[in-house]
Parts: sequence; C-alpha cells; structure tokens
Amino acid sequence: MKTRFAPSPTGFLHIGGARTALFNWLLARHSQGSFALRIEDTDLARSNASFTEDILASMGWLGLDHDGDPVYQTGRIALYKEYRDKLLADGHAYHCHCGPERLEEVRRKALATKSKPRYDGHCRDLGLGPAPGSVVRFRCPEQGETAWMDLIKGPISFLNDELDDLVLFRADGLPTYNMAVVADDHSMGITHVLRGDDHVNNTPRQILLYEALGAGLPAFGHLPMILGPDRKRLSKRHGATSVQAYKEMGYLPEALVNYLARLGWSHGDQEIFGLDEMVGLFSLEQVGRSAAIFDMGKLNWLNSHYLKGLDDSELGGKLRPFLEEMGLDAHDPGFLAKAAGTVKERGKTLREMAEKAAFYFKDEVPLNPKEAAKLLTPEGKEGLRAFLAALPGLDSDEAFDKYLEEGAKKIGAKKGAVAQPIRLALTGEIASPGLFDVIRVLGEGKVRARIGRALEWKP
RNA sequence: GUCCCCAUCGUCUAGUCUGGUCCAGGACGCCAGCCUUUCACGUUGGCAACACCGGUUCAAAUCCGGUUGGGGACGCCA
Repeated sequence: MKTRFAPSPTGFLHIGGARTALFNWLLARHSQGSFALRIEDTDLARSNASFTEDILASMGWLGLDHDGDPVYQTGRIALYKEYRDKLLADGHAYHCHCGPERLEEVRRKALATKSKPRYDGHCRDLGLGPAPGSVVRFRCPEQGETAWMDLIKGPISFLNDELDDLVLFRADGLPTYNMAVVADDHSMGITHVLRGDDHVNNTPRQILLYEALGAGLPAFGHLPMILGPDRKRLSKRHGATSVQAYKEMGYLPEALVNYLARLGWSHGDQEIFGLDEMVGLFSLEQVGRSAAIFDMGKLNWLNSHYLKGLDDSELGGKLRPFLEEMGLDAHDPGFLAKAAGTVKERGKTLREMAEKAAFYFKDEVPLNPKEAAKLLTPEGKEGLRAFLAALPGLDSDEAFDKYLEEGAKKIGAKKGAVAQPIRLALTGEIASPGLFDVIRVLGEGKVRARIGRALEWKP
C-alpha cells in the first residue's frame, strides 16, 4: 500500500490539510506501506517556497514523516509531456484554440439557460495543431457513466455527459491539476488516494484519464470536510487555521493530532490516542462520512490532558520560549521546572500557563491596584508583618495551613482573609497557584522582598 | 441553477453493513453539589439527540422511497 499527501504550496499547512495528511500517513503506517509527500507547485504565480518550508516544518512538528524525498511537480514537466503526448497520439486529447473571451461567452450562456457551465467542444473535431496560446484538452466520453467504490463513502457515480473536455495542458506549457495528479499517482505507484471531499468531482475525470492511458486505477477515498462553527468550510475568518498558529498558541502536537484523528475517525468510546496507538488501530471503516465542525473546546480539553502528562522539567522547557517572548529571564531549568509544576493544572495552553507563571520571573510584580486598595489596608499590612515574622517556621504545607487557620481565628474571619493579602503581595493578583507552592518556589529571599514592597504600597 | 455527497445530544461520536440486547452509550461543553486559602484540578449527579413523511417487517436509529435541511464542486487554481 502506498499513499501520499499532495499539498500545493500556496498557503500554510492548515487544519484540513493536516488531517488529510494524518489519515494518509495512518493508512500507510498501519499497513506498513509507504507514505509520499508531493508538492504540487505547478501554479507558478501562487506557489511560494516559504509555504513549502511551512508545510515541511508542520508535518515534522506533527510527527508525520514521509518516505523518500518530497516530489516537486515543477521538476517533472517532461514526464507530464510524455503522458500528454500519448493521449494526443491515441486521440484521447486534442489541441484547442478557444480563447478566454469565447470560453467566458459559453459559460455565460450556460448559466443563462440554468445548466452546468462547461466547455462546448468547439475545437474537438477540428484537428488543430499546437499554436501559441492554445491548450490541450481531454476528449471526454459523451456517454456512459463513471463510477467507483469510494473507500469511505461507498459507491459514487457520475454521468459522463456531466463532465466536459477539461484542459490538460495550459497555454503556458504546464500541466493542470488533473493531468499532473494522474501522471504522478500512476508513475509513483500510489495505490490509495485519500483526499478531501472537495475533490470528489475531480475523481471521475481522473478515472477517465487513467482509462484513456490504459493504466490501472488506484483506490479513491474522500474525507469529509472540516467546517467552522457556522457550518461553512473552515477558513481564516474562523480564526487560526494554520498548524503553525496552533503551535504558537501553545498547543502540543500530540493534542492536535489526537483531536484531528477523532474528527471523523473513532475507535469505540476511546478518546485518547497516541500516534503509535492510532497506527495500530486505524481503519478506514471507522472513518465517518459526514462533515465535522472544528471544536476548539475539545481541542483545549485534549491539550490540557497532554499538558498534565508532562513532568515538571519537560513542561518548564516548553514554557521557556513563551516566557522569553514576554521578555522574561527563564534560563534556570530548576526554577523553571518548579514554577511549571504549579501552573500545570491551571492552563489549557502553554501560552496561558506562561502567562500564569510570569509573576515568578519578574523582579517586581505590579500589584493589581484595585485589589491592593481592598487588601493592603492597615489591618492587611499588619497581617503581612505577622506573616514575615512567622515565615521561618512555615516549612511545610501543614504548617502553613495551620498558620492560616490560627490567623483567621485571631481576627474572626476565614482563612482567605489571611491568605489573600499575602497572595497579592507575592503574585500581584488575587488568583494564583497554591500559596504555599508559590512561597516554596520563590524562596525566602524573594518572598521577603515582595512582602516588603507590598508594605510600602500606598493608594 | 446543474451535478455530487451528507443527515444520532449544542459539538465530536458509538450503534446502521449483519433490523430485536438502544424508551439510544461515551466524550467535550453546560448546570448543580462536594472538595478548597484564590484560580484551577479532581469528584458526584443532571440536562440534552435518532430531521420529517411514507413504505417493508411480528419488530427500524438501523432496510427502501420521497421531502426538508446542510455541505461541496462547477477555472488555462489545486
């Protein structure tokens, strides 16, 4: 079994493309076959090498390795010409001299009569030769139907007269999508073509091309689309869609891959899958047929699940770039790990955790003025001084809790009344990781310094 | 408009092929309780779906037909 992922470098690798890549990869790895990467860069105007780099980097980040070097279509033009010439020689293709104006005219007329716009076959039997500005078209059968057993949707069929004489080679001498795909999939020995739903109506055209070429057919499967919350095809206006954007927001590749796999594929009630486990379990039979809406909430849940599985130093290392991006000094791995441990269960993404851990790394934490006004009253400051005095004895969670309890009893209030001024002084806010953890991570020196600054605070 | 595809809780889905074990299961989210020094985590419980109409059958979420709804494609883009 040989599969491939064939993105065009006209944009970043997006969520939909990543899922197509994942399923192709899974199918190949499950069957111990191979998985090829092909860059479809025949659209010279829109293709860009930086997008190719993004695609490669994103695939690597997700852990989807391909076999062999990536194949670039622009390096295979001679091959496509061979296929074209064979089609021409066998009478399955012809030269067409129709210009854009005439084509536009034909399209307008079709729309006017409420039928499907398609080429009218004007040059089909004119026996024209190549000429500047001319294209090569496929001679599509006018009768019969083209059908296949779709790997995921079951039987699909099209009447041939719905299809028109598609352009195989453009006026610029480069192949169009369908020509290049067929030539590549055939010459590369691809056995299973898994692609997005949006390609279903290319499939009958490609099958007809294979047949005209006298070539054997690969199996075709079409994955349902991924939609935005408005049920429209996922796009930029739904927010982040590129894989890199998710990386930058602080998602773990294992979370994204797990989420993408569950979007359309299932294995009973199981929700958590590692890449290796998926390889063993993957089956096209369990791939759904209907479109799915991308749900950030569930991705968040999976991300925090994987985040919780990281040990402190691992998490610290992943947090570091996010902290540094905020201009903080996070070079000390030991401190980083301790700080990371306290925010592990307090964020859905690395970015969110870094924000919650930022106070550890600041030389001076800005005190939330509104809360300071409420908490750093004369009584509050008295509590801080008492805390400072008791600090040397607070060497365990139990001791600290006992301190809070007794302090609360003394002033006839709840433990929070004692804890919150301390929290504000140490973290700048009234929500933070566990207070004793904060004290432990910060160490006595920093604790004293921060309490000292809070004591100097004035409204 | 034409063609193609799809249809189970708000969302992802199990169950559909091989009708009965499903007055439909799990997960996310949501709501309530518990835990608690804050925020979270955790935990317990709860709300919530077979699009509609007809047919086949002793029996239909499961099979068939239609309707409605949704998506996709109609490029010398891929």
